[in-house]
Amino acid sequence: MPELPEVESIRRGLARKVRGDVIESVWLGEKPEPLKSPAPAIVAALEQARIAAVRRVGKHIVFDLESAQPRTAVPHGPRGAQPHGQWIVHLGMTGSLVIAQPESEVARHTHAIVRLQSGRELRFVDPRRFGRLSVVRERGGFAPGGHEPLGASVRQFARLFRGRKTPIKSALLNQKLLRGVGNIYADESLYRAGIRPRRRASRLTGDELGRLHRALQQVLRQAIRAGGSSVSDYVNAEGEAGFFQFEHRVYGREGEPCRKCRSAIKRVVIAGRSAHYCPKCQK
DNA sequence: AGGTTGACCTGGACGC
DNA sequence: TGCGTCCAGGTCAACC
Repeated sequence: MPELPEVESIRRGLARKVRGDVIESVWLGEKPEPLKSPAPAIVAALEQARIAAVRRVGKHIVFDLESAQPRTAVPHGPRGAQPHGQWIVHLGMTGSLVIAQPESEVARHTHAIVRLQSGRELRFVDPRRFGRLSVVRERGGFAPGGHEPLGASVRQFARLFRGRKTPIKSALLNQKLLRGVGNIYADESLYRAGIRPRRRASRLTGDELGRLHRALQQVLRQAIRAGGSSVSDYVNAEGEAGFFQFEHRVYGREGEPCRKCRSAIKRVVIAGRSAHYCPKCQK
């Protein structure tokens, strides 16, 4: 479900509510599918840990954990909080993280409940079960490949596509190149850059790559400001919908007129994913 | 090697 | 109302 702007919106809401809080206990559902790490490893990493920070890496939410034990518990350890690892959440297509009061009803498809010292609960709900939970305790922490699209310079961006024969649409979705771009923002950035999704990545001109870099960063920033796109049921950590879906120019608009030239927006399938574009404005 | 396809799940929208 | 079909914001393994 969520792409970079949606995950970022969720992260911001979560950070406000849970940063500094301590995890008292963890409940994990019976079905193991959402777990990428063994359940006991997740419980061990989370329980009694303080949430030092809530970050976003691509489409992942990363909770930086530190030991909540008083320092006397490790008398000879280094000064300051002990690192405790990271809790990584990927929301898949339909996952959500919600803050709830313990007495509130547990929603269907709730796969994990994290009880916090403040009395609140952090619940992971995911009907389609494509989301994943894991923990990382190694030094260096969670470090997937790929560039953050909002952090990449135009030169770094252009280099990613050099020699790639794949359609530019597929390259944008490749998380090993750029992390965080999904189907909506791939289509929307290609429209804004005037580039057809089936163009081979390696064949884009320097000018086109520059336009695409700019368009992608613009559309992601605008979407974050709008709280993301709520296409079906996406809501942020506060349960609020985003409103960037009203700014979509092509995604989900098959057959509707292009806002610039009134041509009918086309939908095609590229590498198994639907792609939307304006046949006149995109070359 | 690198790109493409199908499988993984559930639920909502639509047509008959 | 009810049933069948198709579609979905993501990622893998398996295939060419």
